[in-house]
Amino acid sequence: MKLELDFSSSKSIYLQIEDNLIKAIAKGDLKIGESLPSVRSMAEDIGVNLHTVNKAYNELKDRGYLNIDRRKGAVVADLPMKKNEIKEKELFDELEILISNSFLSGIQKDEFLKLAEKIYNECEVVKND
Amino acid sequence: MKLELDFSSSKSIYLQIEDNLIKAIAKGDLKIGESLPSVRSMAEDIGVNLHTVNKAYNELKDRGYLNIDRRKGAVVADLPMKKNEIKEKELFDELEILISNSFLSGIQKDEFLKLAEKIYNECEVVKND
Amino acid sequence: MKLELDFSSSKSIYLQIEDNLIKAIAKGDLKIGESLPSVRSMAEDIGVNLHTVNKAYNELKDRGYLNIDRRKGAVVADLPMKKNEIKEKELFDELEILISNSFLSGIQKDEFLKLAEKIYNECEVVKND
Amino acid sequence: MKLELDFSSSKSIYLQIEDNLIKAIAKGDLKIGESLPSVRSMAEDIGVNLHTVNKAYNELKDRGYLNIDRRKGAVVADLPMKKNEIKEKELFDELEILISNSFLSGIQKDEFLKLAEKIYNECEVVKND
DNA sequence: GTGGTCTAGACCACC
DNA sequence: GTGGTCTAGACCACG
Repeated sequence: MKLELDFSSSKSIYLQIEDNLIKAIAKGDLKIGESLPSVRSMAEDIGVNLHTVNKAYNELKDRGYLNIDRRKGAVVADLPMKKNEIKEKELFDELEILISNSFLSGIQKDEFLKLAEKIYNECEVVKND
Repeated sequence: MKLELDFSSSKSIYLQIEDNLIKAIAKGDLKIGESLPSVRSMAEDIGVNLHTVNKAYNELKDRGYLNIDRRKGAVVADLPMKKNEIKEKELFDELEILISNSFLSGIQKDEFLKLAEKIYNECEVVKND
Repeated sequence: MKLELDFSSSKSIYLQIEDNLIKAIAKGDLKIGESLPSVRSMAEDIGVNLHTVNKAYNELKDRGYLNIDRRKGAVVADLPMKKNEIKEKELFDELEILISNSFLSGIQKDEFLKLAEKIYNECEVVKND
Repeated sequence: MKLELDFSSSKSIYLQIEDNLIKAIAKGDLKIGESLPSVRSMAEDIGVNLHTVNKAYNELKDRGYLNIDRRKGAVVADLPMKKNEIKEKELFDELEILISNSFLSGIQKDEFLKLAEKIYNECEVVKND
């Protein structure tokens, strides 16, 4: 587990941990059923307090991405991949803001769409896992 | 100016105001040179503190989206649309996270791309403005 | 806000706080839109750390019972009262265990049902609020 | 003995085992005098540690539901069914919380009472055993 | 050794 | 003033 963290970012550390893990799960770097490092070991690994890691794990559990198994610690959940109207709305709102910013930053539509497709393709590998 | 604000969101109010304004500029609902409501009137309008609106306006000024004019107040700037490597990297990182989340939420690639294109097309109208 | 807490209970404090608040909401002692004490003041009030109260508030927020409003602090949410299959299943499982225990403790069916009805009636008052 | 266990539940395994056994006793699936599987075989069966099963058996013994017999192992006790004020208070407190949650989850009184009666009826069969 | 809970004390962003 | 985040250190229940 290599995580990319930016301690000087305005984004909180536990959210960065979540983002890293979500990307890893989506890309298949973390497979369903795979165990994550214990909160303590990951905390030591990345040099933060264990509560910070714990918060990230627990939020991911609440979102259905992890199970906290009493015997094996945190493991990647069998993903529901079921659509959720509310979640979908939130994501689309985010996308709208992201695109508005991209557009105003001079990023062309084609460039954006091509990149989005590329990222999505990297995800799709996981489904066959 | 109709703003969508969610006071129980974890996103801060001033950032929500910025998001709203950026979307409006990108979509052309706010045209270049157009004046925004005064800080005071907008604050009253949406029921928030003066400082909150002020902070949003100032951040948008710093990002080059608004000019603060002594007489006309805040007006939409002549947008540079010039590419910024750092900004671009940030946006792409955000996109990666957004897509990972979308993928894990069961949103299909085609659906995502189609929506992204639709949103982008709504933006492109402005360029001819 | 008077809370009944048992510090020697095996049930964790933050869960006891949640239970107290849920009962208060269900009974209408806390009305929709009503503000709760700040985490700090409640923590001081009941003599626990603010993080303990914070955890309770946040869990109730996640469960949809509270909104954390940036301006007003924690307020009782407009309750959805919408049925949730999963939640319902959990509650019924709990009921099954509770009744099994009651039965084996010699509590008669009629006694149990009468009490349940009485408790439920106290809740129903809220709906007309 | 088929047990329903959820290893990613926040409820500890030994308590889940107890719950399962109590339900089985209350429903008459386990009859008075009947032997339970040995600690070892049950542990193997459900894939948990010996100590875990042992703890559940011992707690049930302490609560008067099981007798630990040197030769026959754990057998279902001749149930006292005598009322215990303290226990009764605890159960009623639990019921109050359960009903508050049910009510706020949109479960109607009649639905709840009907289900409670149904569960209780399934228990009453045992009394004639 | 694992996560869960609680305390104490600190700083920060926001309103 | 509010909640949000992070640290540090402690104890406990569980498996």
